[in-house]
Amino acid sequence: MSKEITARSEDYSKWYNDLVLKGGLADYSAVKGCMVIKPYGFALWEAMRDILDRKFKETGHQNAYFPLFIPKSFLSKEAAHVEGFAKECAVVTHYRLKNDPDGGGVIVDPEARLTEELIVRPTSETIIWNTYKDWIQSYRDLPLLINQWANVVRWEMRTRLFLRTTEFLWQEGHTAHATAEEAIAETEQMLNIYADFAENYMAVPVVRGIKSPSERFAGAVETYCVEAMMQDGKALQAGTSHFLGQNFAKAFEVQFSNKENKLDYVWATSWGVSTRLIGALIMVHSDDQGLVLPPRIAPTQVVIVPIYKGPDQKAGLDEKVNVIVKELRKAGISVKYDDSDNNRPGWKFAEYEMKGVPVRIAIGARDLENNVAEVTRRDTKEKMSLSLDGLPDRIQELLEEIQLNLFNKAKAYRDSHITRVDTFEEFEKVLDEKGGFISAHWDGTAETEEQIKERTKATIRCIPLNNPQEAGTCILTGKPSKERVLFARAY
RNA sequence: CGGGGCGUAGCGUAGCCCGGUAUCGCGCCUGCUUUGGGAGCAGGAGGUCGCAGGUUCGAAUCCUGCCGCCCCGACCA
Repeated sequence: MSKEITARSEDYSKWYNDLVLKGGLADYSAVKGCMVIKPYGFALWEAMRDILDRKFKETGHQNAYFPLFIPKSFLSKEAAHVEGFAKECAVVTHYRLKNDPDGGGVIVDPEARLTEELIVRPTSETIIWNTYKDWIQSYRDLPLLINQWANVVRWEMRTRLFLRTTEFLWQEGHTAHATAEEAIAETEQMLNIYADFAENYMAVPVVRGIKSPSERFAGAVETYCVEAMMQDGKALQAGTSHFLGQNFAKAFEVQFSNKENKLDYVWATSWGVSTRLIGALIMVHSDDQGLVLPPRIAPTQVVIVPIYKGPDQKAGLDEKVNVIVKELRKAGISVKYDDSDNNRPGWKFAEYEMKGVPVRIAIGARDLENNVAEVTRRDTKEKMSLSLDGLPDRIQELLEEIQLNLFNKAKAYRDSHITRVDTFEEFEKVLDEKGGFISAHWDGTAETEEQIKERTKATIRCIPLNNPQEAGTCILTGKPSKERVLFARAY
């Protein structure tokens, strides 16, 4: 009623905004381009964070925290890096306010100007490498494997809830290694963690690949990425892992003595995923009724809605449901028993559908008599009457089925939206009529890439890892090409 | 920064052209009845009509200026 969602077919981006706002994930804030992440949305982020954090620690990384502010001079030490970020940095110039002598509130105290301005971090390579200089002297100090969970600010021209906000939350890993081989192995390891997380937890299939030089991270030698496909046929970068070579080590003079007692610059990586993943999650699985969340990261996996007339029936239900709740929790399932009397069952059904809770159990007096419950899965909306005996086991299986089904469905969609084309006419046609990834030959030059982007708004999303080598000709220039790359319009 | 749209109660809106102190729905509060797909009835509370000027006896409405936000694009994770 008051929470109707725009259909995807009608207006995809309106649908997306409706889900974020009406699903209770986030709100617009008083600050342009910045959002308030509401408890339900933050719970999703926490679930993602917990899983990733565990994986980082399992692979030897430690968490640390570096300052929000970066001296302006640090940014300019790595040429490509400053080039990439300068246009979108927030700058702190003063450190004090004072009462406006003319009356109206407070003003910036002109006498409190900083001698060197501070940049609000758009990413932390510079402040971290400036610190690493003091931490690394010897090969014995390596590898240095650090991650930080933080907020960063990028002053983008146009923002979208979760997908691109001025301030966003992310994690950024920054590692230092004695050899290039080891750093590259680290870069690939982290990419694989991202891919594993996307596919096995978020149920979002991804293509692993490397970026073309023009899409590379500012300051990187090689950028690896995982690319996902949304339901509207647009691609979304779901995570990046960069091999930074010795660029930052040289810029910040981070040298170490190797086993041969020779000074060398260290080899670096950085890798990150952000709250943008929540946007991906929404756009991959959800439908016109609301969010659809994969069980492995759903804040609430099971909701139980009691149906009763009068306090006597309620008491009888409570007794039985409390046992079920306990059993489900023992099985590691997060469950909410919504016995609030504020809303009626129909309202609750609609609400939890909107919020994407994977499994709903409705149970009333009639069910108790028959020793069953009505179980409904969010992904297919299939309803089934299940015996209360052995219910927790069955629910557990069901959650796994849902997880798998979501992934398979997303993968089938994604796979059916990878189209091989060999001419530019075909390329444009597929892009406009079907969308998705387009696998096509490219002559390898930035100029061609740029021209294709200008003419079609499609960019090279990645050159897939283990890409089959295949002789062909560039769709735009007809020059020879040795492999196909994936193009798409992207978020 | 270009293009479009919008600012009226917590949310969504009508009224504006043609000036007379604000409509309806949701939500909220109280009570009763309800509870298997977004409940019903009765009563009630809640508004600087984005801001500032101007015109007028009188402005949500007309005029001028400003501000803010959203959407689409260019830029980007």
